[in-house]
Amino acid sequence: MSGRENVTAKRLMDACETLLCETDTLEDLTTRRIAIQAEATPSAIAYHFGSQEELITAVAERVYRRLNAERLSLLQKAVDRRAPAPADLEEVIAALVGPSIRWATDPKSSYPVLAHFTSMAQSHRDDVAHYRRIIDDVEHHRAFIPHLKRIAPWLDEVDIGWRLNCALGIRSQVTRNRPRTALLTNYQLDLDNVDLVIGRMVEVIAPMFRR
Amino acid sequence: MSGRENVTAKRLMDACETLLCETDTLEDLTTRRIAIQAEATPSAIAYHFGSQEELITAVAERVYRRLNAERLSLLQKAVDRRAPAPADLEEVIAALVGPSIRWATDPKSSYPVLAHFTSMAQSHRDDVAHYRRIIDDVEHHRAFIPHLKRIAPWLDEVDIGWRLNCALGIRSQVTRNRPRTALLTNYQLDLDNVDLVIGRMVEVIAPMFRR
DNA sequence: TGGGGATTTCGAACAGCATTCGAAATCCGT
DNA sequence: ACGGATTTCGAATGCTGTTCGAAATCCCCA
Repeated sequence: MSGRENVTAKRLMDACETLLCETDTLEDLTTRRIAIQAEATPSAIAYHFGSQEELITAVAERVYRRLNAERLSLLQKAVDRRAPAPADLEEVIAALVGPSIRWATDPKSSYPVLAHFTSMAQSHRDDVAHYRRIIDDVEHHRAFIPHLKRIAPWLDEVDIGWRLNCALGIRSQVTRNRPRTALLTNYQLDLDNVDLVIGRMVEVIAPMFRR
Repeated sequence: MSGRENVTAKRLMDACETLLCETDTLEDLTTRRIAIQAEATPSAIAYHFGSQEELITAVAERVYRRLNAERLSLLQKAVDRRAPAPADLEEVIAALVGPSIRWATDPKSSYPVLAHFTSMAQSHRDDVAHYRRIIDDVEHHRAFIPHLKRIAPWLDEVDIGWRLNCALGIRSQVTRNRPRTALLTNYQLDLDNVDLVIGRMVEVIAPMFRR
């Protein structure tokens, strides 16, 4: 069971990812619809993944990995550019929030998968352990801590972690609460202008790490 | 239809609120369970509210109103204390984030209702209009804008709105992603210490509104 | 090339869900 | 005490995710 190199298993994941991007509401994503899109049967989902939930989790994990890779690559670039001196603060922040902003704006990206997944994980937080592995997969976020610490050595690790967490909150708000963001800024900010939004975020987050 | 002064309608709302606070996962909240708790039948939900979703929405709106009242009352107090001079920035921020933090920490509060509701609204965002009335009910958040503008007159309204939005993002992160917050701060922050957490938030948000 | 055990697919069935609807019951002003 | 409006109820409908045994397929080895 749960062979991921199987052909139909992969087709199920692809179908699930496609549907997760297409449908607005999670409850329209039924096992039967996924099965039809993948030219399989609902039983195949149970056989390969155990349940629909675990299929979605597997898909989310796959997408999440892509996003993380992009994020960490940007961080590495920022670090390398100034090494051995500390990285540029604004560049590090842009690496932290940039990919999410870009994905959330790009209609062709699989960002909706992550949006749906996190909201699903919020609703079904019984088997917490399984979800947290992905959602609280803060390992790659932790990668930012040492570099931020070099930039702001007067802050201790708790301070850095706290500020990092706050930055993530701002990122979530902008990517997942677009209408609210638009409304509060009186629709006078072009939220589709990725660089402008990232700049605005840097402008707010950077001071947290300055004296 | 949809009479809210009816006895069983009120009992249904109370039962729903109770269950929303008790159950961890939203899918355990079924019409039958609500009906049983309210000593009624599932049909009663349809009759009085139209659907389970609308019942939950009504309950959330009721809870939301209580939270808003607390928030605006604190804002008013902060304003009155310094009037006619501009209010104290840190006090205004504490009014903005304090009630949520307090509710999220208090196990007897109805905060879980709001957590469940917002995550439900994220999953079912087809009839956007109905949800936004509550979620993007930014009217009461807008109330903070003129006071923040007086405190930081060098910022234009868009800047203020943007920063306010960022502050709300930080608040959501802390109240709704506790495990992540705990992990990033290495479990060295007592997240049950309300005043300490509010202080930490003020410490991060206040600089956004300073020169 | 053919046989046979393991892997994979399928279809039918099950329990649970939200919601609908017509009939019963209750309420309440006259 | 009557009678229309409001409210409650129970059965039925169509959907859901999942289970399970049987069929089909694959693939290694003789």
